[in-house]
Amino acid sequence: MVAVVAQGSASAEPPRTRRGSRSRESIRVAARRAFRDAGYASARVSDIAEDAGFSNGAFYRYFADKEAVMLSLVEDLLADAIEFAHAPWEEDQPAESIVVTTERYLNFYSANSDLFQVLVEASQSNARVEEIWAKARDQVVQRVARMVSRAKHLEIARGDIDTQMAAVLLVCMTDHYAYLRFILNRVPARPIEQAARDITTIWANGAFVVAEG
Amino acid sequence: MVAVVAQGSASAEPPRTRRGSRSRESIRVAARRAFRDAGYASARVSDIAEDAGFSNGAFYRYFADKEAVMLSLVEDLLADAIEFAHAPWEEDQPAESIVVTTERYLNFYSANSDLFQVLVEASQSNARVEEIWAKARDQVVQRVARMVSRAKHLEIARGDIDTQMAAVLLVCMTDHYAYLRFILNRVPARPIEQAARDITTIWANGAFVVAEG
Amino acid sequence: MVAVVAQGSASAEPPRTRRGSRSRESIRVAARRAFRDAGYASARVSDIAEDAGFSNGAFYRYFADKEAVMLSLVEDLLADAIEFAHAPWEEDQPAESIVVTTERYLNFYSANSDLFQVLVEASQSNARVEEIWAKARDQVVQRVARMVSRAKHLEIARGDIDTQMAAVLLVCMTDHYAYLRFILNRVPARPIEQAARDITTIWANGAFVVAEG
Amino acid sequence: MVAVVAQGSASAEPPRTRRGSRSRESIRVAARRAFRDAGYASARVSDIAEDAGFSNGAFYRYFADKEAVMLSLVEDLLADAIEFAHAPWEEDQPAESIVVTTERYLNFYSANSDLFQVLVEASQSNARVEEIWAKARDQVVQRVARMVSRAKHLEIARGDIDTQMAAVLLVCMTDHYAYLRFILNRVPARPIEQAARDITTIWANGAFVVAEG
DNA sequence: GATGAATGAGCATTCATTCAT
DNA sequence: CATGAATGAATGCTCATTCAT
Repeated sequence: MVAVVAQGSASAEPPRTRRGSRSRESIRVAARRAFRDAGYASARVSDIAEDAGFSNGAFYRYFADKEAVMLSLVEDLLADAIEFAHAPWEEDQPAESIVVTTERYLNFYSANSDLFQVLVEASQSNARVEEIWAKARDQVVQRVARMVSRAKHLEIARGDIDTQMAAVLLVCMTDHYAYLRFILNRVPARPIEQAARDITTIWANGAFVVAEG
Repeated sequence: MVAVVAQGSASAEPPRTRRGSRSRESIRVAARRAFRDAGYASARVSDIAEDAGFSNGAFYRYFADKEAVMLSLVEDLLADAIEFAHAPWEEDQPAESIVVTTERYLNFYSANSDLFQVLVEASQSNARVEEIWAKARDQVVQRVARMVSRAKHLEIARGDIDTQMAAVLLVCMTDHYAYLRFILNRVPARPIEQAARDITTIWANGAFVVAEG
Repeated sequence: MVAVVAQGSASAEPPRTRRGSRSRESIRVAARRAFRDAGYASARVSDIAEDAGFSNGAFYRYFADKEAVMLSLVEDLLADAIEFAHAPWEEDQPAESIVVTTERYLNFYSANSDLFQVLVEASQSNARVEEIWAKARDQVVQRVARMVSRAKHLEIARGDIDTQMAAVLLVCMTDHYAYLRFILNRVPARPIEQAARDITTIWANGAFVVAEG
Repeated sequence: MVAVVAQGSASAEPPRTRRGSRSRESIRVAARRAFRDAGYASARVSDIAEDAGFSNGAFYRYFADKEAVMLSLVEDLLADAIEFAHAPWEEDQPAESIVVTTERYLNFYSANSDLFQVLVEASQSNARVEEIWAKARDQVVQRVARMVSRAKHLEIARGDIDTQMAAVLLVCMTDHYAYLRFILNRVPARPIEQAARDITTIWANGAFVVAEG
């Protein structure tokens, strides 16, 4: 006796055939487009299905519901973001490492701003999204924090600053800048390379001249 | 002949009597509560009306729809935020001025985090909200930019940094930190006074020790 | 013990003062305007009150509801129509009498087409209106029928035609022509005097040449 | 890849399957019934759906709204009316042709008086309905006018009468008679065949004896 | 008399989801 | 696998009418 799964039920079993995989992928693509065009909240399952070339009901063979596609997209996005932005960090030149990572991240954000917008929007109403986003953020924060910690030992970083806080603030600055820039288009469009450098400079050295003495 | 105005509908006329003003205010209060509890998108007009102790229809005497109350709340929030955080800036001690303003802002944000959450959520789907938020942000950015500009002349600020960008980044850092802290509770809860100082220090002096020359 | 009437209740007692009469009249005028602009069904009591320069509630001092004003207007309209169109009928020149009456009626219809439109619209949903309209129509039909009857005795009218039917058809023709012309504007605008003559000619003598014999 | 169309909403797509066609039709039938029983304005979409044996939402798969079903019914009604009443016209016996057409029209009106009532009611508030009705009317008027014109050439019709006006008046008389008779029941119920003959006689030959000499 | 605040019933419409074919 | 028909819950909004002041 084989276990029988209810037809089209909320189980959304993974597709078994190659054709099935292609179908699932085309739904993901269509969903991304629909979210971009209408926003996550307003996009309708029927829009997605239609755009993917399927009937209404077919959607449910591949995803339990709209949330499921969104999660699938957003999870990949965050995983890719972390992988893409990752760069080996030079112990003795932490600032330079940050420039590189930041630039990569901004590029990635720019290229995927539609999904980042979904991420931001969905995180408002969807605790699961907020959580995986928090996890991803934390991963980055911890990485930066470790770097700062090492820099402190090397006496490259100031000793009077809270490590966690410093890391958090770098992430805040970068993430919110990316949001204002690539999603809202509310800040001047500096060259990304330059923006990355600015962020790093501000964070690492500050906007002000150091009082000598 | 006294000019008389038609009944409710989408007009949302101002109340004529003191009783009306009180009613309008209690609807605002109820809306704020409802948005906090259910989120802006999910809150129902009927919840608001009921919570305010009114029938469904009474709501529409004072606000055209849910969006209208929300806008009313959010506009006040931003106006208050700017007013509240405002502090005279000392020409020669710009950093100290920023600490004060930042601390005030964080305190204000903390006290009104429920409304800030509404602001963030609504700005995702409501262009009007996004816009007034952008305007408010810009006001602050410009204020910071002017200060940086002066500091450059006094040679307190580094000359090799873009004024606008520096200002934007301070705002990004502060705003996103406040969001992570008071709305998402995703960062450690430092004392607000300390957090303000951290933000200012990072932004003004950087996380790293200046290589001496 | 004096009978006490509930305040502003559905009784709509007649106004006692001159000022009251003026107020009532201005509401009637405003109602007519509102019905013309929005149609009877869509016109709102608040529109009427506002237009008349009163508050919402004041309306109910003068009329029980929207239907009551409408009935008041429509009753007057029909009474006026009959009175206005009335003309002494010459025994021996019935056709000429009809021309005169028809012309008067068309002129009256033209001058009051807004109210006739209300009459038509309201009669669809309001049995009372339909009924008083029917009564008015019947009055006219009977008058015409009496004339036809006399004409038959004088052998001016054909004997092979049903008196009632002939009368009804004259009224049908006139009324519907007026409707198409003054309300719908769907027929060419002949001079009213000419139109009255046409109607009478067709009805009295027919469109065709009589086969002689 | 099969083209797939999105779900319902205000699109009212045609049914794809036979089952769908049947459903659509039963909704039309139910709508007609509902309009008859409650009037167009008062009939509720939910009444229609329920009467058709469907859930509320099913209605919207086939019609955008109440107006759409109504239009669908009314358009068919007018098309059918014109087709049904059409009869070949004998050049030399125009009156006889009119009798036949009129009788057919009255029979059709009688059999569909419920829909004609909807037509009349809806035309009061719905410009689209008024327009298609006007078009249908005009078609008939033009047909009659052509006939009158020919009759004038044959000197069967009087030369001193306006062709358009004569045609319009025949239509006015017939249409309004049908309305008073089959919808309002306000005129005596002559046999339809007789009524058609009366209308034609009055219109063609007049109610009066022709003054000889 | 007059005001305007408050009531509350009433209905259309959307859309995620299921299921018969 | 795929279709598309059907479900049905959920809620915003209007406006005639009442009534406290």
